Amino acid sequence: MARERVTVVDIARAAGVSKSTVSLVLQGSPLVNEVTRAKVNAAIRDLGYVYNRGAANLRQAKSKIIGIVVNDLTNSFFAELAVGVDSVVQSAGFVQFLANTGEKSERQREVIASMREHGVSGLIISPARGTVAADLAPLVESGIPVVLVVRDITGAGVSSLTSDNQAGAVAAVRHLIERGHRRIAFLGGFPDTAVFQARMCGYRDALDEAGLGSADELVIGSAPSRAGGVAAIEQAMMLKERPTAALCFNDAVAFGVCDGLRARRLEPGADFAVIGFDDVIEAKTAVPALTTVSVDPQGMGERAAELLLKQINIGRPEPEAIISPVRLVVRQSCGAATGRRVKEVS
Amino acid sequence: MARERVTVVDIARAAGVSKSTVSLVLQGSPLVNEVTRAKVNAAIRDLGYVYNRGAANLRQAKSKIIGIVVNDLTNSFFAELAVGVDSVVQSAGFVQFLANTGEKSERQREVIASMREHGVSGLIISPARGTVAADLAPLVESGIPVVLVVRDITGAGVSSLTSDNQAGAVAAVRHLIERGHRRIAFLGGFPDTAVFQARMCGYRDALDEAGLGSADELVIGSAPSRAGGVAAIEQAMMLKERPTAALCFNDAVAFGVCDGLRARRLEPGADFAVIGFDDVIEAKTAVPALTTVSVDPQGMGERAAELLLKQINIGRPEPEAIISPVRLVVRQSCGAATGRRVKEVS
DNA sequence: TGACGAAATTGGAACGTTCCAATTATGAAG
DNA sequence: CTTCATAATTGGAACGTTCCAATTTCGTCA
Repeated sequence: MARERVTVVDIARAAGVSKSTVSLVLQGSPLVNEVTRAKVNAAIRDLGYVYNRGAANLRQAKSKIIGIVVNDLTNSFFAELAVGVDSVVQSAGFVQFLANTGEKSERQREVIASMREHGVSGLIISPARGTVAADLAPLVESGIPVVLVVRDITGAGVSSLTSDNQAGAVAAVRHLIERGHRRIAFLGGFPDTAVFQARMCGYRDALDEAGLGSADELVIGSAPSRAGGVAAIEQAMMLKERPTAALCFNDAVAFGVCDGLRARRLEPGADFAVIGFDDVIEAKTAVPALTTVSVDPQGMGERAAELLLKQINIGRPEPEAIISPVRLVVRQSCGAATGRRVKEVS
Repeated sequence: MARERVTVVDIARAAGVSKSTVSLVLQGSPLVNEVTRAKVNAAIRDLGYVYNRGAANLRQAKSKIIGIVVNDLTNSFFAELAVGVDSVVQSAGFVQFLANTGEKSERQREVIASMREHGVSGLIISPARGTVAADLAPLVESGIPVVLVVRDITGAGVSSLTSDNQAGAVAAVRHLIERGHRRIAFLGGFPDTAVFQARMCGYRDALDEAGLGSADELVIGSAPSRAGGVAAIEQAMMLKERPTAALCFNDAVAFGVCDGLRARRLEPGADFAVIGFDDVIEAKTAVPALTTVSVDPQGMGERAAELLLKQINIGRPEPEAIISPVRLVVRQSCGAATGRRVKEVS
């Protein structure tokens, strides 16, 4: 069944033209006569020709492949980010190489190398934990457009697209304070990441602004996962003076916090206010619906892809650092009455 | 900064050998002398050479790329499936092209075509809803190894890897019956899919086996999502004779059912038994932990990848249809006491 | 020293496309 | 019927690798 590959010269022979003409038809050139074009297209259909993009790339040295590497695909935030990227990249006629590093920088090195070997014309990277500028140096020196997303890396010298973590946290904590909370915890996340630091800064700022000092014991790190959220809230509830509300590192942690609360017969929203971060798809449909700082992962993927495509098209632009605005979406889990409110933040 | 591409002949010149020798080094041939190899490797490092896999593919006509197309990447079941595939494919020295169809068969057609143009040497497909054998015909005729995963398509003539949906449903419903439930619903999923039919058959079989006829009103379809679960349980609770337990189409539906139950002040596990299907990562950590039929998405991805690699290596094997066993993981949401039990099913 | 087999190296053709410069066909104007 | 411009078409080189067959180098043994 595996018959010989059919190539442009087969088509050319079948259509009674030269391979150059076939090539012209393939790339939709206006130079070719309508009737010739029709003949060629017929031959293409009849022989079941499939275009060999590899050969074309070899000649043109530009590939229509973009790579995206994420640090944790099982986290739905990143899955959504990837589909956002995919949607714009596809409609620009590119195709997406996706790799998952699982937070391992060794794997990250491998997949980036592999993508370069395949001649990707641009790369969107959500770096694994602990990635430093030097890791990316060979890549950026090669002149391939790169955009960092979610996590920025100082000194990398490439474009980045992050969300306004600090402003988001400020808005969330202000909202909790307005609702009368005085003892507010910050739960979950790895403290050695820039995203954690930014969100925690916002948390501290809002507290300071209201004249509520922040107690260190109320900042409790953990894995940024559902299980981590359960652990963090348990630790928080062991405190002598318990908090009555929490801003969580992300939605996964927030769900875990809700779980942990229920395990202690406390109802999130009614007995304890919880706010998440990210606004993943399930946030809206959970019970109680999660109040959260929306960063719109899919939209972020789209914007990152647009940024990358822009860089691919014009030659070698200034790297830009875009900070994407963020908004607080008030739902039930923070004890809000009923009506849904949305606050634009930055 | 975007300097000239460095090629094997540059390396050859720098190392004082021929391009053929460089090529030999590149593919780790034992034919080349140790000291020559060292010289070449040094030159490769010095010049910052990056291998051009496209050019190599052109010559060898086999590509080290495998494609995976899934119907809904935002569903964590498929995200996990993809990371399972990725892990084995990577360690076999392949790289993964991932595309998301969002259940749209038009998009599916496009991405499959694009993958063929890039010369993938095999394809793992979780087909979009409504895909029929004819859609896949040109692909399978071309002789590219294909394995269908999750959803089989009758008459496609390619290998498939599905889970034993029917046996899983039987085990789940038997368990509910053992625990004294008599009115058991089947909630969620699109009735026009084979997976739905298989799971519902199992549900009916177990009911019949116990002499409990199944009432049609207790089978309630919906979107296979969290929101769909909320809708389905609402409908179920409108019935004159309410069910006391439900087998859900998948875990997402099950979570939605739990949400809907709580919205009516019923505690899943205590007041109503719910069992899911798939065993996604969050099932274990949810509160209450979800009793579910585990299909191990990541493991399934791994097995699919192994199956595909096997087909790529040997030339043209018989298509096999593998039905992957499934097991009931008893946690809290079905009202089980405390101890965790696992039942092997098939 | 010469011969010989093994080990190492090499030049050139090939893979399927695109691009360039060159050629041929077409038609309008003189 | 020439001449020219324009529209279509074309052959061949090039892209960066691998593979084959051929060649060179080397060590060993007679």
